[in-house]
Amino acid sequence: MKTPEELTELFRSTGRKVTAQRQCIFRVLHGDVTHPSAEAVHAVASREMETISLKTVYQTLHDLAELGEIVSLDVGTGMTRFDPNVDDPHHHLVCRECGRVRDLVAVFPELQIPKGAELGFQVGSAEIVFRGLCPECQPATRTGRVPARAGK
Amino acid sequence: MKTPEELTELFRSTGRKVTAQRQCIFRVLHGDVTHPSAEAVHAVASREMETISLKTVYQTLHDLAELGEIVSLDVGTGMTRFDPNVDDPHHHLVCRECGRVRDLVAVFPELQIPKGAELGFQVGSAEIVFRGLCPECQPATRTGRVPARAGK
DNA sequence: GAAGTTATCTACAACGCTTGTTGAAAAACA
DNA sequence: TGTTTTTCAACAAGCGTTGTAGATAACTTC
Ligand SMILES: [Mn+2]
Ligand SMILES: [Mn+2]
Ligand SMILES: [Zn+2]
Ligand SMILES: [Zn+2]
Repeated sequence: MKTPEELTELFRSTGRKVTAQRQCIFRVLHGDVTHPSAEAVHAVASREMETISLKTVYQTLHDLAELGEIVSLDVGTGMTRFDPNVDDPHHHLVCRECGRVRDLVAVFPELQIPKGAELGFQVGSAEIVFRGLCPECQPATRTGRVPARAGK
Repeated sequence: MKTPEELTELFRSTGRKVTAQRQCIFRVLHGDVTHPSAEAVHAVASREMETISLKTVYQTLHDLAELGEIVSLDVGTGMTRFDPNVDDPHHHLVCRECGRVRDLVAVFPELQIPKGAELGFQVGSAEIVFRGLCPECQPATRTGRVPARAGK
């Protein structure tokens, strides 16, 4: 996604108003690699603006998604996750234990569907979700660390 | 998944009671290839037993999942989908328009993660979701059919 | 078979995440 | 600055799903 300054420009040029709340959300998302949920974005933004509402966060996330600056993901963790990385094509690693999501920047060009197996579907895209255990959730024997459940 | 008769046996042998409602759900699921939601199962079961409750359907689906006879899927259609096909490893085609889910019975053995790209994740499984348009939702020029939004 | 024990059933309410609605406040335009 | 238009925050409601309760039915022991 673009920088907070560029997003300010983009919002204005697409007829959207620029508010302190929105700019705060731009800053929170910029450089975030954790694929935060709306609540996670709200939690961080609240540290800067105590009164910002969750609804405003959802609204702005949807605007950004509409503009193609972020993408919303459903990886089965119960909440929609938002991904500011829209430039490199990539897939995702999801922790079964704590729900952490990380990018897997690898292309699998050989993902060809065998002829006839599409059953008439017109296939447009393929998403791969790798499930497993993140470093923090692996048994201590392997990392020496203690697993910690991530709060929301 | 097993036949309704075998499931009856399995339920009894694992200390679960067998009721008419559960056997009705066994029959509904047997041979179903649509990856129904709990509500869809309930709708079909209700045709046979008008009073069966949605809660009972959820309960039985969870029992079957616990026994490994079905698997629950989250493919981003808003509802958990249940898959009685647990024997062939396969992936899924999901219609962006109506939410239909179909099996794609193809193995992709070359799904190797580049060294170092796992970022310390201990990867256990990979699911591929192919998104596109099912035959019923494609423009008429391609199939001659009229797209229809599927009810839930 | 009948009684007693245990699990299940239905109806209802509540949950977590997300979205609709409202009047008040703020941004854009001139 | 004044006018118009959009957004904000608070509240409530929507959705799919799960918890709770007493009534009911299935399994066990006689
Ligand atoms: Mn990503
Ligand atoms: Mn399937
Ligand atoms: Zn983890
Ligand atoms: Zn379709």
